[in-house]
Amino acid sequence: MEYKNELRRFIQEELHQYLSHVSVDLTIFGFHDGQLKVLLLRWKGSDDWSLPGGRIHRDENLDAAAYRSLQERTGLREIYLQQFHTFGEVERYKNFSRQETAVRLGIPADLHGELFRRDVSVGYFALVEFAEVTPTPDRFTDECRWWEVAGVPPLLFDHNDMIRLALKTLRQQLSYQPVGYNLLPEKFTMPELQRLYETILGKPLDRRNFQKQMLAYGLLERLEERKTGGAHKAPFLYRFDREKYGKALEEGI
Amino acid sequence: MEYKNELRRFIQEELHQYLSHVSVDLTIFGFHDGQLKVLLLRWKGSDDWSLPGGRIHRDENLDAAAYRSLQERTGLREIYLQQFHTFGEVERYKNFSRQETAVRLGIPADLHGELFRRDVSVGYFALVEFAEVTPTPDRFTDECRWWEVAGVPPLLFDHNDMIRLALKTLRQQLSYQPVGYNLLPEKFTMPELQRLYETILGKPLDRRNFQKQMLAYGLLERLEERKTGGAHKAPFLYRFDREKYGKALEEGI
DNA sequence: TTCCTATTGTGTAATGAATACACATTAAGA
DNA sequence: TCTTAATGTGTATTCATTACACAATAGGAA
Repeated sequence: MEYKNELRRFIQEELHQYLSHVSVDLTIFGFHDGQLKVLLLRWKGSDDWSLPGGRIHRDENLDAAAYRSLQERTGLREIYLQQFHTFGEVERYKNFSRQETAVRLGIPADLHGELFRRDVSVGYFALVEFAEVTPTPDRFTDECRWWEVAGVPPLLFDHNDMIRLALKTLRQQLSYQPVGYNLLPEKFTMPELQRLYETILGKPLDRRNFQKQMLAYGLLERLEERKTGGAHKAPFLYRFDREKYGKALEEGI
Repeated sequence: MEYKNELRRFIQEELHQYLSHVSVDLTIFGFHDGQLKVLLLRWKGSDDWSLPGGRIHRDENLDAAAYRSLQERTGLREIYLQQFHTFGEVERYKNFSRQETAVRLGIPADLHGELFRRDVSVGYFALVEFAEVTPTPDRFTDECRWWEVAGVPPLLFDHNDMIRLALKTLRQQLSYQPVGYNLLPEKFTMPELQRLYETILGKPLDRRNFQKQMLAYGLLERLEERKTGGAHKAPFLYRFDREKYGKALEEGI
């Protein structure tokens, strides 16, 4: 009985003070023009940018909240999305202080307290095909567009850290998971795939060894077609074997 | 102005409904008797077990909450602790339903609604030295003790999943991070280290190749002493070079 | 005290993966 | 038609991983 009273007291008197806002934030990577890009939102009436994201609804799985956000911002479905870290520092204000952030977001002064209750954010990253995306702002933002990863400005909250960690995670995964299915068009050339890898890794790779390794994974199918229009020898087109690719994602390579 | 009103409406009317309970749950691994163990808690007046964990306080960093829990349950400080996944399914009840869980925990019926607001849990795992731990229950539990990982019973919530994923993460990390510093005593033998690796990986390793590889990492210092008392040839004692070990944890091996 | 046994200490050969590198081919443009 | 810059392909080298054998020794048995 003693215990039941303790439990009752805890639930009634203590539990509520631990309530937090939980949101998901998305680092959406795209690849275009030989550059790795990330999708950012500009807040209404300001020049401040942040990652897309949103609150998690009460009856919604965490992953579902991330998918919903992704779909709303890009129009895409069935995309590779992966949780990589949860950010729960008390002070998640890096480039701009809490006060400054509130002002920049145009939050009325009397609401600062409520808004800035403890906020925990679960970081996801996605790899999407640049050309398929229709960047769409949400109700708090004016603009949604791609930024080159290397040229991202100082963002609100700790979003620069998020992008950095997402990229680090992606780079590590490159060694034991395939990448490219959602980042490249259906049909692509070996040099295009190589440039994607080089961009993610941030270093040049040997053309011949790269091809050897990619083919050794057994996920690529070479088509009869070649890509014409370039100024030089026409490269073959490839596409991923979707089934094998999915399996490699699950089991590693 | 339109935007400010929208923002005000959102903060005042919508935001509160997204509030969640955020907790941390710990998978604390220990190594003893050639077996990998995990620390579990038994709830008061029941036979039900769960992982240790706790609420994150309003002014507390996420990592700090995990460290606090770890310290309270084990008495240890300065331990390797790592976030590995955040669990945010709406229904995190696996072996026992939500209703059943409430009954088993002895939660008064009128409080079920409040307690079972959306709960997001950030999973951490820790590697600790078995002999140094003083297992300590918390105020809701009667007993805190080690269980062999392979013999863990059906736990409350999704805690079996957590242990499974923690172990999977640990296994993967074994290939690019050193392990052992906090799981073994200060001085240990090569066979002891090997048994630790074999236990985590769940497969036998070649004794000679194992030694070669461990020494190649350059993190071990061989002492003059040997471990006597065993029935056979006395093995050398080793210890980790703490500085190099920490560096390898950061940068990988 | 001596012998036996299980375990430790060490090194080398074989295999496979990653890396370094060279030359022939070809589409577009001059 | 020729030039250019890129693509297609194969081989030698290096490095890491794996497979495997024999000498040394502490404790326990005889």
